[in-house]
Amino acid sequence: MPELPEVETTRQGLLPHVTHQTIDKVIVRNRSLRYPIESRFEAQCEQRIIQTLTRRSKYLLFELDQGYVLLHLGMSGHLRVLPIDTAAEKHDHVDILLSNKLLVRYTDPRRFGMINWFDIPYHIHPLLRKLAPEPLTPAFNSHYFYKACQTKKKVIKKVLMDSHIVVGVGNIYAQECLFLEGIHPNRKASDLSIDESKRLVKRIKQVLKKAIAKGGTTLKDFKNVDGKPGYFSQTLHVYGRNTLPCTTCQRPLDKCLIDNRSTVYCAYCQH
DNA sequence: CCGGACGCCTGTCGGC
DNA sequence: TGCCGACAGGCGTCCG
Repeated sequence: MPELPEVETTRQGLLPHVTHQTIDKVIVRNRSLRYPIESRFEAQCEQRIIQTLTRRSKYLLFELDQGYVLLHLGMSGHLRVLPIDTAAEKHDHVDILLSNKLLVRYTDPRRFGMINWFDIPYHIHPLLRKLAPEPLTPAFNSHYFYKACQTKKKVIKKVLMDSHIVVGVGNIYAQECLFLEGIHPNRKASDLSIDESKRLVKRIKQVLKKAIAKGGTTLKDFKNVDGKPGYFSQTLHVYGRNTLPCTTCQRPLDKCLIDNRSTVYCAYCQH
């Protein structure tokens, strides 16, 4: 379940291997992802030069000398850099063969992800244009966030996971940030004080930065590009810890469903 | 415009 | 042992 830190970890791991490489060949084994891989995809990529690799929210963008490859890892996707002759296995849907004799392999058992080539500017791309500001930039600040909370009727956890308000925060980091700020996930967002929203913004930035520094959170099959796990899982306070003791007060943690997603919290520490 | 429900997928796990 | 439902969850879409 890649959230922003996992996607950023992937980007950083991939960057030195792909920058300035020519795409010699693209092999697609399964076109049926969240959005079908277009039949022209291979031709659109082949012989192009990868100028750089950037990230917007949880999307990766391989910027080519013409257009860009837009990629989303969905729920179960990951990318690896491998020697060019590495045999493919089940769920290895796309290989991008590079001029340095490495390949970038996109694997995604549940196929919630997407990969396609575009040449329209990012800011008008339908999947990107409505996204909230990047959480690690000054555009995502307490002034912006407090105002967004004030005008919403949703509970705070839903606000944190709404990509029109905050990007990059999924179910793991939403739960962690709320726990660390002592805010109950079912609080109405509009009830948050200026001070609480200020602290929550700071906390989101801090948690995302720490998770990136640790190489992301390894859950189930998430791995970095070189196949190593992330280590943020060791830092989790609530995610997946239902009925275990709260790390602050030692009382058992509670679980509820918010938007059909399990949400673990401490009924004693979070208000 | 807003919020809530739903569907897309497959692998894993717990219960019977 | 084997089957089956629940769950994992990002996110676009649909509906009221």
